[in-house]
Amino acid sequence: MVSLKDISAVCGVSVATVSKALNNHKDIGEETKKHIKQVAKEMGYLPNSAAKALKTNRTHNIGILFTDEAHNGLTHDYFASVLDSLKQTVEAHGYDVTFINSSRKWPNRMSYLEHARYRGFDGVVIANVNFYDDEVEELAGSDIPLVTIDKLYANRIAIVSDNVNGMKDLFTYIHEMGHRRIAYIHGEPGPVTQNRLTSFYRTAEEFSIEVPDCYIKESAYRDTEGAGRATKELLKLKTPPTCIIYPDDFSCYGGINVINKMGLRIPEDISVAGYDGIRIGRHIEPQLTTIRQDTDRIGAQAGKKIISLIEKPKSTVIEQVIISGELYKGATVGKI
Amino acid sequence: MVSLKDISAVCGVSVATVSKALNNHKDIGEETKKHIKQVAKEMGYLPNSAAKALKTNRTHNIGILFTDEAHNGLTHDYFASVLDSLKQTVEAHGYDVTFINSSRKWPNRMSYLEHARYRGFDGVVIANVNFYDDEVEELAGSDIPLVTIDKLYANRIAIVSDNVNGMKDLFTYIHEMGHRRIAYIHGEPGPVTQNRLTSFYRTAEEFSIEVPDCYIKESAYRDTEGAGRATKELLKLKTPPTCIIYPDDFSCYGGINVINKMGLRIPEDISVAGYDGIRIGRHIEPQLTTIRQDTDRIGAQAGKKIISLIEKPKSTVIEQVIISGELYKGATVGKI
DNA sequence: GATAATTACGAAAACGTTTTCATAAAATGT
DNA sequence: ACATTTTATGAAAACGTTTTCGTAATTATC
Repeated sequence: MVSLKDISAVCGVSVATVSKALNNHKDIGEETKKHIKQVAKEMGYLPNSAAKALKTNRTHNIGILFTDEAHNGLTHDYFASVLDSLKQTVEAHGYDVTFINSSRKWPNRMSYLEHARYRGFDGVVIANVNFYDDEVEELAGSDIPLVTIDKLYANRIAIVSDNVNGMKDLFTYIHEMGHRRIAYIHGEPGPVTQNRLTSFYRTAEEFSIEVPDCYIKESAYRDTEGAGRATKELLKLKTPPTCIIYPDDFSCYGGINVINKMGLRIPEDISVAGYDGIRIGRHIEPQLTTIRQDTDRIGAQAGKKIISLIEKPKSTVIEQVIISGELYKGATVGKI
Repeated sequence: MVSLKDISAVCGVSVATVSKALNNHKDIGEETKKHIKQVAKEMGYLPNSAAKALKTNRTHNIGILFTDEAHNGLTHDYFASVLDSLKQTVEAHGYDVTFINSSRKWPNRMSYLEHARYRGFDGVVIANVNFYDDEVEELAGSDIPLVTIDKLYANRIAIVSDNVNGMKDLFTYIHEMGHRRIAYIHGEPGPVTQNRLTSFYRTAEEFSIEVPDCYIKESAYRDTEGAGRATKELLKLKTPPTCIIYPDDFSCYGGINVINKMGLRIPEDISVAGYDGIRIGRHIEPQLTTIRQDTDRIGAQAGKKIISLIEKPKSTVIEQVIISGELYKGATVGKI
């Protein structure tokens, strides 16, 4: 590996001069600068990120925490898309993305925070984690520049999908289609579920629709089995709902299966709606009625914010950025 | 940040001793060792990865190249699963995973190889790239420890899904179900397509089945539209096939849509089969008949191999590891 | 009890940068 | 012609480690 020293030898100048020339400092003569750059290129010089980091305390590396206890992290459509977009955004600014090791197996493993410090990440983005994990809290409570997705922490920037208006729009549309008996199978507790559920009730109230308790069920996100069971229970009620909202598109398919097996037709006999807007949903008939979360913007905003936080901490406003989703009408909610 | 120096000050020993103690060198007294470790823990000491890397030329960081020109990288079920498994494997051994920046936007961007050197990755894993990219070739031709997935390079370890036997098993099953007019819509050219296509023809020959040229179509992977068009063309033939094999599960749904729209039933009127074994395929009725690629093992093997290559380069055998898939019978291929 | 072997530790150099400060040379002003 | 400012460069320290080699003290050997 060719280093500054090698270049300095060839050019007959000091390493200091080479360093400054390559970094475009103004106190190096144009001539020398050009020459040094030329030689550096010819010799195939590459900076050493470790040395750079050691000296400057900046790594140009962003840690991302993406736990997948249920082996769900990367294969989770929503988060994979967000990560993809985040990655593109920060990479366009010269930052790299490194996963914060979430392995529980490594013997001398560090906590998330320790790991982030060890690697010297300039900033950290948290997504799709068990927010009630002590280590996550520790990380969120540290002094590392940090952006979270879909979860708020005190004095931290959060990019959140607008679950409140999303659910409201969905409900409103369903209502417009004439439905009055609307059930909601919600996901496990957490900030996302909380917002959707609250919005669900509030919107129902606005339309003066009463929602019997038995219309509200819980089934884990992306659990098709659970969604199927809940669907069965709902349909067995004396007055079953005419439309069921699911925790997400994936589990919606669990419901659809059960419905099909019972010999009911969608949307003639029963309507269903998902949440997320996963890609496949628009490619299978009938197209899913759902709220398409804007993963592109969520990821891009998270990227912009973390970089801003790193590069101009003073002028970066700590806020909660709400990204609205979009109703996709599909064909699984029918007119009544 | 507390450093070795701080600890040495507190313990009244030299930094050399502290370093050795923490790294368990045998030439430090048990007493001292214990004491130093104790103090280090109390002071919240964390090693500085940059300094370590600078000195040792080892980063414990693995670069992964995962281009997604079509915005397809992370949201690609197959590769996302492989990456997930890879990540888990290497993390369990104390390695981190960093994406090799694939942004074309960054002004002074480096080539993949340059980037890998700049970051000092101990090893690199390549997946899902445009293999004909010059930069990929450059990387593959370098001296960096490297493992590729689903693509062979000279003198490089490759983990490849067994597309030959996969296609053979799939074809055989379809044949067993009584089909004799079998069409294949294959993906864009590349090693994977090549293997499947060859295997398709060879297996057909074994069963003495002639495949008219018009039964072979091309449509990009994961392109539902294209698959739909190809399906339409196939079904318009004077003697249409009784079964269609698709590039992958995703595009299979594109075909299914068209078939449904034409008023045909699956599998009574026409059979279809995918490839990959994406999760949703088992959760939507009718369940997809497909070859489930063993992403868990592919990722794990890639992880094991790259670590082995890094840690014991001499004794690591350079080979092509073939991971067999599994026929998932589903319900989209019917008996004839 | 002298010599040899072992054990425990430290001094210092090195890894490849960046940055501060000093200084020599050139340009400018009078 | 001299003083002053500007411009271009370099020496050296520092970042936090690891590692080699030296050495003093202890233990073993005969």
